[in-house]
Amino acid sequence: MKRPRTSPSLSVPGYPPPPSPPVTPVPSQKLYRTGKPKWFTLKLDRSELSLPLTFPTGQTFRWKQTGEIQFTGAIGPHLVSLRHLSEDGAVSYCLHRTADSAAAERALLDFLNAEISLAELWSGFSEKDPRFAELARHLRGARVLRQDPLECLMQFLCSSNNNIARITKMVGFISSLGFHLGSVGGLEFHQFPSLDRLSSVSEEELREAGFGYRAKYITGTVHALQSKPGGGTEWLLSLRKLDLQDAIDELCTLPGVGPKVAACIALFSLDQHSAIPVDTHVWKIATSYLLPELAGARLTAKLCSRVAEAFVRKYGEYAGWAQTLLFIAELPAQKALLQSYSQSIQEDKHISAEKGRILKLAAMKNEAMTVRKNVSGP
DNA sequence: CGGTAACCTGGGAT
DNA sequence: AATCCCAGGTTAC
Repeated sequence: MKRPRTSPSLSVPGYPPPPSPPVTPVPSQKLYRTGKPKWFTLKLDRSELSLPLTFPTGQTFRWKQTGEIQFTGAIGPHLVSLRHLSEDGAVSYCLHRTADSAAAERALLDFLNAEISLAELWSGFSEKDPRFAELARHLRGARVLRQDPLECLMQFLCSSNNNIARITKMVGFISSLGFHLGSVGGLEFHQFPSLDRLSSVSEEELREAGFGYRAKYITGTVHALQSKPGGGTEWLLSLRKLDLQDAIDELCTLPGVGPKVAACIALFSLDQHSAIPVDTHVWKIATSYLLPELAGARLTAKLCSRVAEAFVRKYGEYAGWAQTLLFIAELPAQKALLQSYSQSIQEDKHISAEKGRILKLAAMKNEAMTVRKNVSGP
Protein backbone atom coordinates (compact mmCIF):
# COMPACT_ATOMS: atom_id res chain seq x y z
CA MET A 1 0.00 0.00 0.00
CA LYS A 2 2.87 2.28 0.64
CA ARG A 3 3.99 4.50 -2.10
CA PRO A 4 7.48 3.51 -3.19
CA ARG A 5 10.06 5.84 -1.78
CA THR A 6 13.51 6.58 -2.99
CA SER A 7 15.11 6.85 0.41
CA PRO A 8 14.37 5.00 3.61
CA SER A 9 12.76 6.64 6.57
CA LEU A 10 13.35 10.32 6.89
CA SER A 11 13.02 11.61 3.38
CA VAL A 12 10.62 14.40 2.60
CA PRO A 13 8.46 13.55 -0.35
CA GLY A 14 6.78 16.35 -2.15
CA TYR A 15 9.96 17.92 -3.49
CA PRO A 16 9.79 19.48 -5.86
CA PRO A 17 6.22 20.40 -5.03
CA PRO A 18 3.65 19.21 -7.52
CA PRO A 19 2.15 22.02 -9.57
CA SER A 20 -1.23 21.24 -8.10
CA PRO A 21 -4.00 23.80 -7.58
CA PRO A 22 -3.20 26.25 -4.76
CA VAL A 23 -5.79 26.10 -2.02
CA THR A 24 -6.73 22.54 -0.85
CA PRO A 25 -3.46 20.73 -1.36
CA VAL A 26 -4.63 17.24 -0.67
CA PRO A 27 -1.68 15.08 0.23
CA SER A 28 -1.79 12.18 -2.14
CA GLN A 29 -1.67 9.67 0.71
CA LYS A 30 -4.71 8.02 2.16
CA LEU A 31 -6.23 10.01 4.96
CA TYR A 32 -7.82 7.53 7.27
CA ARG A 33 -11.12 7.34 5.54
CA THR A 34 -11.94 10.90 6.40
CA GLY A 35 -12.00 11.48 2.67
CA LYS A 36 -10.86 14.80 1.39
CA PRO A 37 -9.33 16.77 4.23
CA LYS A 38 -10.89 20.09 5.11
CA TRP A 39 -8.74 23.11 5.73
CA PHE A 40 -9.66 25.79 8.22
CA THR A 41 -8.15 29.20 8.57
CA LEU A 42 -6.43 30.20 11.78
CA LYS A 43 -6.53 33.70 13.11
CA LEU A 44 -2.73 33.83 12.94
CA ASP A 45 -1.16 35.40 9.88
CA ARG A 46 2.41 35.02 8.80
CA SER A 47 3.70 37.82 10.99
CA GLU A 48 2.28 35.95 13.97
CA LEU A 49 3.32 32.50 12.81
CA SER A 50 5.85 31.57 10.17
CA LEU A 51 5.89 27.81 9.83
CA PRO A 52 9.43 27.60 8.37
CA LEU A 53 10.76 29.79 11.17
CA THR A 54 8.94 27.92 13.90
CA PHE A 55 8.90 24.20 13.18
CA PRO A 56 12.29 23.28 11.73
CA THR A 57 14.36 25.56 13.94
CA GLY A 58 15.08 23.30 16.87
CA GLN A 59 12.11 23.67 19.17
CA THR A 60 10.64 20.36 18.15
CA PHE A 61 11.99 17.39 16.25
CA ARG A 62 8.59 15.75 15.87
CA TRP A 63 7.03 17.90 13.19
CA LYS A 64 7.87 17.06 9.60
CA GLN A 65 7.69 18.99 6.43
CA THR A 66 5.00 17.40 4.27
CA GLY A 67 4.80 19.98 1.53
CA GLU A 68 6.46 23.10 0.25
CA ILE A 69 5.03 25.23 3.02
CA GLN A 70 3.27 22.55 4.99
CA PHE A 71 4.21 20.88 8.25
CA THR A 72 2.56 17.98 9.99
CA GLY A 73 2.70 16.70 13.54
CA ALA A 74 0.82 15.23 16.45
CA ILE A 75 -0.71 17.34 19.18
CA GLY A 76 -1.78 14.86 21.82
CA PRO A 77 -4.02 12.37 19.97
CA HIS A 78 -4.69 14.77 17.08
CA LEU A 79 -2.82 14.58 13.80
CA VAL A 80 -2.58 18.05 12.30
CA SER A 81 -1.12 19.70 9.22
CA LEU A 82 -0.44 23.41 8.97
CA ARG A 83 0.26 25.41 5.87
CA HIS A 84 0.51 28.95 4.64
CA LEU A 85 -2.20 29.96 2.23
CA SER A 86 0.10 32.46 0.59
CA GLU A 87 3.39 34.13 1.25
CA ASP A 88 1.96 36.60 3.72
CA GLY A 89 -1.47 35.18 4.27
CA ALA A 90 -3.07 33.36 7.12
CA VAL A 91 -2.14 29.92 8.34
CA SER A 92 -4.66 27.17 7.87
CA TYR A 93 -4.88 23.77 9.46
CA CYS A 94 -6.19 20.37 8.58
CA LEU A 95 -7.12 17.57 10.98
CA HIS A 96 -6.12 14.23 9.53
CA ARG A 97 -7.20 12.32 12.53
CA THR A 98 -9.08 13.34 15.63
CA ALA A 99 -11.95 12.11 17.71
CA ASP A 100 -13.11 15.62 18.52
CA SER A 101 -12.36 18.46 16.16
CA ALA A 102 -13.39 21.17 18.62
CA ALA A 103 -10.95 19.78 21.16
CA ALA A 104 -8.33 19.49 18.46
CA GLU A 105 -8.65 23.14 17.55
CA ARG A 106 -8.36 24.14 21.19
CA ALA A 107 -5.29 21.95 21.55
CA LEU A 108 -3.81 23.49 18.41
CA LEU A 109 -4.28 27.07 19.58
CA ASP A 110 -2.85 26.14 22.95
CA PHE A 111 0.12 24.45 21.29
CA LEU A 112 0.76 27.56 19.20
CA ASN A 113 0.56 29.91 22.18
CA ALA A 114 -2.04 31.68 20.10
CA GLU A 115 -3.09 34.04 22.89
CA ILE A 116 0.32 35.66 22.86
CA SER A 117 0.76 38.44 20.33
CA LEU A 118 4.12 38.10 18.68
CA ALA A 119 3.76 41.49 17.02
CA GLU A 120 3.32 43.18 20.38
CA LEU A 121 6.28 41.41 21.93
CA TRP A 122 8.51 42.14 18.98
CA SER A 123 7.60 45.77 18.86
CA GLY A 124 8.71 45.99 22.49
CA PHE A 125 11.97 44.17 21.76
CA SER A 126 12.59 46.38 18.74
CA GLU A 127 12.29 49.53 20.82
CA LYS A 128 14.89 48.21 23.22
CA ASP A 129 17.23 46.89 20.55
CA PRO A 130 17.69 48.26 17.01
CA ARG A 131 19.56 45.12 16.04
CA PHE A 132 16.53 43.05 16.97
CA ALA A 133 14.36 45.40 14.94
CA GLU A 134 16.53 44.87 11.89
CA LEU A 135 16.47 41.08 12.17
CA ALA A 136 12.75 41.07 12.93
CA ARG A 137 12.03 42.82 9.64
CA HIS A 138 13.30 39.82 7.71
CA LEU A 139 12.44 36.97 10.03
CA ARG A 140 8.80 37.59 10.82
CA GLY A 141 6.74 35.04 12.68
CA ALA A 142 9.32 33.08 14.68
CA ARG A 143 7.05 31.89 17.45
CA VAL A 144 7.67 29.89 20.63
CA LEU A 145 5.55 26.76 20.90
CA ARG A 146 3.87 25.40 23.99
CA GLN A 147 4.67 21.72 23.81
CA ASP A 148 3.76 18.87 26.06
CA PRO A 149 6.38 18.79 28.84
CA LEU A 150 7.12 15.06 28.71
CA GLU A 151 7.45 15.15 24.95
CA CYS A 152 9.69 18.18 25.16
CA LEU A 153 11.83 16.67 27.91
CA MET A 154 12.45 13.45 25.99
CA GLN A 155 13.36 15.33 22.83
CA PHE A 156 15.91 17.51 24.52
CA LEU A 157 17.40 14.61 26.44
CA CYS A 158 18.37 13.37 23.00
CA SER A 159 19.85 16.70 21.98
CA SER A 160 22.94 16.86 24.15
CA ASN A 161 26.18 17.08 22.20
CA ASN A 162 24.35 15.83 19.17
CA ASN A 163 23.34 16.94 15.71
CA ILE A 164 19.94 17.65 14.21
CA ALA A 165 19.81 14.64 11.90
CA ARG A 166 20.57 12.16 14.64
CA ILE A 167 18.34 13.86 17.20
CA THR A 168 15.50 13.61 14.70
CA LYS A 169 16.20 9.94 14.18
CA MET A 170 16.31 9.21 17.89
CA VAL A 171 13.12 11.16 18.58
CA GLY A 172 11.53 9.20 15.76
CA PHE A 173 12.47 5.95 17.45
CA ILE A 174 10.90 7.00 20.74
CA SER A 175 7.83 8.37 19.01
CA SER A 176 7.25 5.12 17.17
CA LEU A 177 6.52 3.49 20.53
CA GLY A 178 3.36 5.57 20.70
CA PHE A 179 -0.01 4.99 19.09
CA HIS A 180 0.14 5.22 15.31
CA LEU A 181 -1.97 8.13 14.11
CA GLY A 182 -1.53 7.87 10.38
CA SER A 183 0.68 8.86 7.51
CA VAL A 184 0.93 12.09 5.59
CA GLY A 185 3.04 12.56 2.53
CA GLY A 186 4.55 9.13 3.06
CA LEU A 187 5.70 9.93 6.60
CA GLU A 188 4.39 8.12 9.64
CA PHE A 189 3.07 9.94 12.70
CA HIS A 190 2.55 8.69 16.23
CA GLN A 191 1.05 10.02 19.39
CA PHE A 192 3.87 10.54 21.86
CA PRO A 193 4.16 7.47 24.12
CA SER A 194 3.02 7.62 27.70
CA LEU A 195 5.43 7.40 30.58
CA ASP A 196 4.34 3.80 31.15
CA ARG A 197 5.01 2.90 27.57
CA LEU A 198 8.38 4.62 27.73
CA SER A 199 9.30 2.61 30.80
CA SER A 200 8.96 -0.59 28.81
CA VAL A 201 12.11 0.19 26.84
CA SER A 202 15.44 -0.86 28.26
CA GLU A 203 18.69 1.03 28.17
CA GLU A 204 20.15 -1.75 26.08
CA GLU A 205 17.41 -1.46 23.47
CA LEU A 206 18.02 2.26 23.26
CA ARG A 207 21.73 1.74 22.85
CA GLU A 208 21.09 -0.71 20.07
CA ALA A 209 18.91 1.93 18.47
CA GLY A 210 21.89 4.27 18.44
CA PHE A 211 21.22 6.48 21.45
CA GLY A 212 24.73 6.08 22.79
CA TYR A 213 25.23 7.34 26.33
CA ARG A 214 21.88 9.14 26.17
CA ALA A 215 20.17 5.77 26.57
CA LYS A 216 20.73 5.88 30.30
CA TYR A 217 19.48 9.46 30.42
CA ILE A 218 16.16 8.32 28.97
CA THR A 219 15.67 5.29 31.19
CA GLY A 220 16.96 7.13 34.23
CA THR A 221 14.68 10.10 33.74
CA VAL A 222 11.66 7.92 32.99
CA HIS A 223 12.28 6.01 36.20
CA ALA A 224 12.80 9.20 38.19
CA LEU A 225 9.54 10.61 36.84
CA GLN A 226 7.61 7.47 37.64
CA SER A 227 8.68 7.61 41.25
CA LYS A 228 7.36 11.15 41.70
CA PRO A 229 4.35 11.45 43.99
CA GLY A 230 1.23 11.69 41.84
CA GLY A 231 3.14 10.48 38.79
CA GLY A 232 5.72 12.12 36.58
CA THR A 233 3.29 13.63 34.11
CA GLU A 234 1.53 15.58 36.79
CA TRP A 235 4.83 16.55 38.39
CA LEU A 236 6.10 17.94 35.11
CA LEU A 237 2.95 19.97 34.59
CA SER A 238 3.24 21.37 38.08
CA LEU A 239 6.51 23.01 37.05
CA ARG A 240 4.44 25.47 35.02
CA LYS A 241 3.39 27.11 38.24
CA LEU A 242 6.89 27.58 39.62
CA ASP A 243 9.31 30.45 39.20
CA LEU A 244 11.84 29.96 36.47
CA GLN A 245 14.77 29.18 38.73
CA ASP A 246 12.77 26.66 40.76
CA ALA A 247 11.57 24.95 37.60
CA ILE A 248 15.13 24.79 36.28
CA ASP A 249 16.43 23.41 39.57
CA GLU A 250 13.77 20.72 39.62
CA LEU A 251 14.46 19.72 36.02
CA CYS A 252 18.19 19.53 36.70
CA THR A 253 17.60 16.78 39.25
CA LEU A 254 16.74 14.48 36.35
CA PRO A 255 19.62 12.51 34.84
CA GLY A 256 20.80 13.99 31.57
CA VAL A 257 19.21 17.35 32.26
CA GLY A 258 21.66 20.21 32.71
CA PRO A 259 21.18 23.98 32.42
CA LYS A 260 20.80 24.07 28.65
CA VAL A 261 18.31 21.23 28.35
CA ALA A 262 16.37 22.50 31.36
CA ALA A 263 16.05 25.94 29.80
CA CYS A 264 14.77 24.43 26.56
CA ILE A 265 12.13 22.44 28.39
CA ALA A 266 11.19 25.46 30.50
CA LEU A 267 10.82 27.78 27.51
CA PHE A 268 9.26 25.37 25.02
CA SER A 269 6.82 23.61 27.31
CA LEU A 270 6.54 25.15 30.77
CA ASP A 271 5.40 28.72 30.14
CA GLN A 272 8.75 30.00 31.36
CA HIS A 273 8.96 32.80 28.83
CA SER A 274 12.12 34.28 30.25
CA ALA A 275 14.13 31.06 30.06
CA ILE A 276 17.26 31.39 27.92
CA PRO A 277 18.79 28.18 26.54
CA VAL A 278 22.45 29.08 26.32
CA ASP A 279 24.21 27.07 23.65
CA THR A 280 27.14 27.91 21.44
CA HIS A 281 25.02 30.14 19.19
CA VAL A 282 23.57 32.14 22.03
CA TRP A 283 26.95 32.35 23.68
CA LYS A 284 28.28 33.88 20.51
CA ILE A 285 25.47 36.41 20.40
CA ALA A 286 25.96 37.27 24.03
CA THR A 287 29.69 37.81 23.79
CA SER A 288 29.30 39.85 20.63
CA TYR A 289 26.52 42.21 21.66
CA LEU A 290 25.57 41.81 25.29
CA LEU A 291 28.64 40.93 27.34
CA PRO A 292 31.66 41.79 25.19
CA GLU A 293 33.88 41.59 28.26
CA LEU A 294 33.35 37.82 28.27
CA ALA A 295 34.56 37.29 24.74
CA GLY A 296 37.04 34.45 24.64
CA ALA A 297 35.87 32.83 27.86
CA ARG A 298 34.66 29.26 28.03
CA LEU A 299 30.99 28.48 28.43
CA THR A 300 30.52 27.27 31.99
CA ALA A 301 27.41 26.81 34.10
CA LYS A 302 28.14 30.01 35.94
CA LEU A 303 28.51 32.09 32.81
CA CYS A 304 25.46 30.36 31.47
CA SER A 305 23.25 31.99 34.06
CA ARG A 306 25.12 35.24 33.65
CA VAL A 307 24.14 35.26 29.99
CA ALA A 308 20.55 34.46 30.86
CA GLU A 309 20.47 37.39 33.28
CA ALA A 310 21.82 39.72 30.64
CA PHE A 311 19.11 38.67 28.20
CA VAL A 312 16.36 39.17 30.76
CA ARG A 313 17.75 42.54 31.75
CA LYS A 314 17.66 43.64 28.14
CA TYR A 315 14.43 42.10 26.87
CA GLY A 316 12.38 41.57 29.99
CA GLU A 317 9.81 38.99 30.98
CA TYR A 318 9.60 37.41 27.52
CA ALA A 319 13.34 37.36 26.91
CA GLY A 320 13.15 33.75 25.78
CA TRP A 321 10.99 34.81 22.86
CA ALA A 322 13.57 37.41 21.88
CA GLN A 323 16.34 34.88 22.21
CA THR A 324 14.48 32.57 19.86
CA LEU A 325 14.65 35.07 17.02
CA LEU A 326 18.28 35.96 17.70
CA PHE A 327 19.11 32.26 17.75
CA ILE A 328 17.37 31.61 14.45
CA ALA A 329 19.20 34.51 12.85
CA GLU A 330 22.47 32.77 13.76
CA LEU A 331 21.59 29.56 11.94
CA PRO A 332 23.75 29.28 8.84
CA ALA A 333 20.74 29.02 6.57
CA GLN A 334 19.11 32.16 7.90
CA LYS A 335 22.37 34.03 7.79
CA ALA A 336 22.58 33.34 4.10
CA LEU A 337 19.03 34.54 3.78
CA LEU A 338 19.68 37.75 5.66
CA GLN A 339 22.74 38.39 3.61
CA SER A 340 20.86 38.16 0.37
CA TYR A 341 18.19 40.43 1.79
CA SER A 342 20.65 43.08 2.75
CA GLN A 343 22.28 42.79 -0.66
CA SER A 344 18.95 43.29 -2.28
CA ILE A 345 18.29 46.33 -0.14
CA GLN A 346 21.57 47.92 -1.09
CA GLU A 347 21.16 47.16 -4.73
CA ASP A 348 17.64 48.46 -4.77
CA LYS A 349 18.98 51.85 -4.01
CA HIS A 350 21.17 51.84 -7.06
CA ILE A 351 19.78 49.36 -9.44
CA SER A 352 16.23 48.19 -9.87
CA ALA A 353 13.63 46.65 -7.68
CA GLU A 354 13.56 43.77 -10.11
CA LYS A 355 16.83 42.32 -8.98
CA GLY A 356 15.74 42.55 -5.37
CA ARG A 357 12.74 40.42 -6.18
CA ILE A 358 14.92 37.84 -7.79
CA LEU A 359 17.21 37.69 -4.81
CA LYS A 360 14.25 37.43 -2.53
CA LEU A 361 12.96 34.49 -4.50
CA ALA A 362 16.33 32.86 -4.31
CA ALA A 363 16.30 33.43 -0.59
CA MET A 364 12.92 31.82 -0.22
CA LYS A 365 14.10 28.85 -2.17
CA ASN A 366 17.10 28.68 0.08
CA GLU A 367 14.76 28.67 3.03
CA ALA A 368 12.81 25.76 1.69
CA MET A 369 15.98 23.82 0.94
CA THR A 370 17.22 24.42 4.42
CA VAL A 371 14.03 23.17 5.89
CA ARG A 372 14.34 20.03 3.88
CA LYS A 373 17.88 19.53 5.02
CA ASN A 374 16.85 19.89 8.63
CA VAL A 375 13.98 17.50 8.39
CA SER A 376 15.49 14.78 6.33
CA GLY A 377 18.04 12.31 7.45
CA PRO A 378 21.34 11.63 5.75
C1' DC B 1 33.20 25.16 44.35
C1' DG B 2 35.48 26.08 39.42
C1' DG B 3 37.81 23.98 35.73
C1' DT B 4 38.70 19.61 32.46
C1' DA B 5 38.39 15.12 30.41
C1' DA B 6 35.18 11.21 28.88
C1' DC B 7 31.02 10.08 26.71
C1' DC B 8 28.04 7.29 21.78
C1' DT B 9 27.61 8.11 16.95
C1' DG B 10 28.02 9.41 12.18
C1' DG B 11 28.96 12.71 8.57
C1' DG B 12 32.11 15.82 6.66
C1' DA B 13 36.70 17.89 6.63
C1' DT B 14 41.73 17.09 6.59
C1' DA C 1 42.14 5.63 3.56
C1' DA C 2 42.87 6.82 8.32
C1' DT C 3 41.95 10.44 11.65
C1' DC C 4 40.26 14.30 13.40
C1' DC C 5 36.54 17.30 14.42
C1' DC C 6 32.17 18.58 15.58
C1' DA C 7 27.25 18.51 16.62
C1' DG C 8 22.03 23.12 20.26
C1' DG C 9 25.77 19.18 26.82
C1' DT C 10 26.06 16.49 31.01
C1' DT C 11 28.52 14.01 34.23
C1' DA C 12 32.31 12.48 36.83
C1' DC C 13 36.92 13.48 38.53
